Amino acid sequence: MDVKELSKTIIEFYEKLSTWEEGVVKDSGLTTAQNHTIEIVGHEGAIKMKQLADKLGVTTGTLTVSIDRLEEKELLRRVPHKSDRRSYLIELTEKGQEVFKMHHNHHINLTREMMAGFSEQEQANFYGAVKKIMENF
Amino acid sequence: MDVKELSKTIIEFYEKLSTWEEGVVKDSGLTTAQNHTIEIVGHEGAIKMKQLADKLGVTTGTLTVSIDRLEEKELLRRVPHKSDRRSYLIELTEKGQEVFKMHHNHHINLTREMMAGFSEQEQANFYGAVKKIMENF
DNA sequence: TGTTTTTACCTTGACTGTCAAGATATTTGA
DNA sequence: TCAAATATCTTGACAGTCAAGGTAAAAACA
Repeated sequence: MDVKELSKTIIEFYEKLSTWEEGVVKDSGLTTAQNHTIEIVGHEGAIKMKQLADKLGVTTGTLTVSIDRLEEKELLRRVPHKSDRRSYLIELTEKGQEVFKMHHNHHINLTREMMAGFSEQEQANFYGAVKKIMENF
Repeated sequence: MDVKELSKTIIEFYEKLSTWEEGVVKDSGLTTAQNHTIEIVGHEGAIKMKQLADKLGVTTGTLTVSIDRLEEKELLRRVPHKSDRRSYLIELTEKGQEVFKMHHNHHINLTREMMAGFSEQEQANFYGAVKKIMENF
């Protein structure tokens, strides 16, 4: 297998996913940064600011502003931490959960679309390959 | 194959690539937007502003500012279009080519890393699967 | 040909995302 | 107790982005 050709194809795949994601997010009236935040809180459940900032790869200063805006949009809320009065737990509101579920469904549909024409075995092979790749880097 | 599990894995793969890319780009002193611009000009060769803006998915207003900055960094230049005096061709400078090649090599190395432990057949299967997926969406 | 429409690019104003640096409040550890 | 560490917030400075409006040139057309 020609590594250049493979590299090119992986990049194209990445770009295509990226474009798809941007389109879906924009339609929902969010920015990609805001969507990413909702995705993480949706998957992780209630999470501290600091931990969330680390997962997003931004500083806490950046996150403060970002959470302010998402709170204004009523997609998530700050809940005072029970045992640490410096800290908050961030959690999704009802509305936030809706947005999260909606986005999740979009992804499920995309995956189904992608797998059109793949046999069970081919799907399993692809899944296994991606898993293995992720262990490699 | 469970579509939810597969979807989750594809998203993780995407996120991992995204994080990798951000890291590599940041190390080179560019923003992701600037890098993306260089990638496209590198692959396409001399290209008009309008076409470049379309490929990047931004407005020409955004691109004007962006190209201004990349020209200041001496990574690319505006060359007046021969037959259309409203237009410019954007092309990489020597320095821009270097950056482009460097980034390209990073990707080649990443791909090699990813494929560690894959047989020729497995690599070809993975390549074929990704190609097929891209036709599906 | 002369005029209108379209096209390509630039400018500006407003907003988001981002970081670095510094402030405040609280917790931890010596 | 009190200094050090931690969690969050604030602010100032930029980059990226779009929309809207401006200029110049090309294209269409009457």
